Amino acid sequence: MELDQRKRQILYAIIHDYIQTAEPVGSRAIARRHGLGVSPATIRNEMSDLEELGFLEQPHTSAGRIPSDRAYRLYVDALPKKASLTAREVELVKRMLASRMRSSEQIVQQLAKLLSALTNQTSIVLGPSEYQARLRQVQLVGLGRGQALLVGVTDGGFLINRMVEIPPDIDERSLQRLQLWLNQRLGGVPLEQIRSVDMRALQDELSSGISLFESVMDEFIGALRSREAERVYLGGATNILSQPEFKDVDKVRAILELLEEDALIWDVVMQGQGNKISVSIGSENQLTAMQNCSLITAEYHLGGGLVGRLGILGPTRMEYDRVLSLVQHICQTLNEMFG
Amino acid sequence: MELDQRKRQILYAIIHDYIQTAEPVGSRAIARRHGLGVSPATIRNEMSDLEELGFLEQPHTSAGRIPSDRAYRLYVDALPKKASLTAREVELVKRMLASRMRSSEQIVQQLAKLLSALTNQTSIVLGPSEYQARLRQVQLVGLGRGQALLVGVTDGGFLINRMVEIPPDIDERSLQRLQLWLNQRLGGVPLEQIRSVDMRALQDELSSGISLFESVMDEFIGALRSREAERVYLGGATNILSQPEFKDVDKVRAILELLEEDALIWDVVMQGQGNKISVSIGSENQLTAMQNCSLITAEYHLGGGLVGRLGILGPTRMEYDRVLSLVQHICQTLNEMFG
DNA sequence: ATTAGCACTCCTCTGGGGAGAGTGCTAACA
DNA sequence: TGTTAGCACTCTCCCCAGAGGAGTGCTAAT
Repeated sequence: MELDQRKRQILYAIIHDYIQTAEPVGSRAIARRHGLGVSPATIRNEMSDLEELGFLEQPHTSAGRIPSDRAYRLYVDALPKKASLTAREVELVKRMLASRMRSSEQIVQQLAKLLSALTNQTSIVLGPSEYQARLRQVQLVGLGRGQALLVGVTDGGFLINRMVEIPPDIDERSLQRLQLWLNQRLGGVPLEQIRSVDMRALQDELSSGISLFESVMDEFIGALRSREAERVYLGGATNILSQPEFKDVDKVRAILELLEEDALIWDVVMQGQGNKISVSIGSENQLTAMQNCSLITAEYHLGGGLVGRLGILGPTRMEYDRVLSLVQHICQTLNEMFG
Repeated sequence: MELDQRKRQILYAIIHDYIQTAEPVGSRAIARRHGLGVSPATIRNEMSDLEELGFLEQPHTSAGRIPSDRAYRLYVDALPKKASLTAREVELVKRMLASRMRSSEQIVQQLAKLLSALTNQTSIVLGPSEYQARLRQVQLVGLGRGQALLVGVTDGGFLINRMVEIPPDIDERSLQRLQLWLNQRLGGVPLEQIRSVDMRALQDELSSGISLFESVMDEFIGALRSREAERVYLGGATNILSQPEFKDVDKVRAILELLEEDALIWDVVMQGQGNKISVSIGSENQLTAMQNCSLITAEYHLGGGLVGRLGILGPTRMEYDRVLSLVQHICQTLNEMFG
């Protein structure tokens, strides 16, 4: 089912106007604002067709039309691939990302702020996962009362920390020996591989403290496996309140409650996969709370094997061209900085 | 200006009813629900007096009365000091705090959840400050490109991490020497004192790499001084949306935008000082966005010198007795667990 | 000092009517 | 055959008036 040139023009005009005004768009308005050289009556006929094709919807008989999710999908898929940003935006991205960062956590926080500030939407940044990173150094700090803090640093400068239980009567020297040994054996090993390291072989190497070793290793591997270290960072969650479609408190609540569920958010953002920017429009989203929203996600790289995903959440009526350009540009800039 | 017995009873009755219903309370309702043995007319007279004294307000002529901030203040100051909790609540606190925690960060997150779940309000937990904690171990990890990660662990198991700049041409051994030396010299020293450690004397001890030492130490002390590590954790921010006084999106936005300003929140919560629970009611708050809210804050201790503050933010119409009891009980429980 | 009674005020809810926006249809036109 | 002008129709939104209700303040009686 292809749309002819004019239908497409009209559809785009409606999408464009609706994105700006959040009001149903009438035939007169289209004829006036976008000089297509045809009368409102003609546009009405076309609109009627477009509605039948499922690209437009009518809130009620005597209102204008609003684009359907399907229309947005058509529009997004047809967007030009190359970014269209103002010089000011490019400048802003450059400046904010160039400011000296202290740790990858801060980069990620900054990223969330940048994204929400530039898009006026809610941004979601998933802390980078370290699976592709190499372990650089391990530190084991006894804290007394049978507890120790296990801290790993990846070559990207990312921290993994985890409280582990150890026998309460272990002495400082054994801990140090274990730490030294862990460093020798695991330093430089990609985290992903640590999981599959042959435990038995390692145990044999270590002459004493087998049980200690076991428990610590289990904990450590658990830390690598678990998502606990993988944080969800939000930026500008209140931006959503400015959108006219969320002037009803109940709708706001549904979304904000969702945003508090880190695990859910993680899953949703992770659904978009791979290197390409992923766009999920309205009813394409699984979660009912997000059926009025669109989610744009993309992969970002911080160098040293640190990979994460970031996303923009907003109403389906979103400035897709701007947001997509921005996301693409930011990811690219990050790549250049850390590549 | 003292209130006689009956005025006080009536005032408390109004506060009680208003907290429950969020509707202005009329004289009839008081006479019916709280058998004070007097007629609505008498209560009306007393209410009129109470209004003149500034304890009640009238939204409009023919509505009931609502308590003023001053009334809440009177009420809160007169609350019994000892906690009144249901067995279920005590049980819940116990269970949630008893579950094995992995790090102080997780404790704090859990704490925020617990507070918001039990109070149905928004909870704020400031990550514990380490000033009173002792430094246990320091780790310096070179990352190449002139950067290194400096990680400190306190005896309470809290992490301080900071990216520091180092000369790009420094070799691994010098770093290790510096790390070893930092550990010997600073291990066991309270963080607070590290700031005032005599730099000059230390520099003399270290035979080489003076400039390296200087820059690293500066950074490290900067990390201790700065608030960057001191995080604000929120729990149940959406609870505020359920309150009838926030059914207007604009009011919600004012509060939620405030809650996104970590630095502001930090300051506000920190204003309550010392060991006693602090209550700040309505107009007693400095920030205009909080003039319809009350903030209850208290100090908590995680042992090992880790001290932080936690708070509950809700409408002035808050169940002060329950919330205060809860906060008090939770702080006490934490003390017992980590003391 | 307390209370019953009553007039009065003010909010809120409801329904009707007019204005406005936009459509769909029909008939005329190029 | 596609396009357009005209027009009746529909539906929402807003305003307004009036009824209903809740609660007060005052007065006079107890």
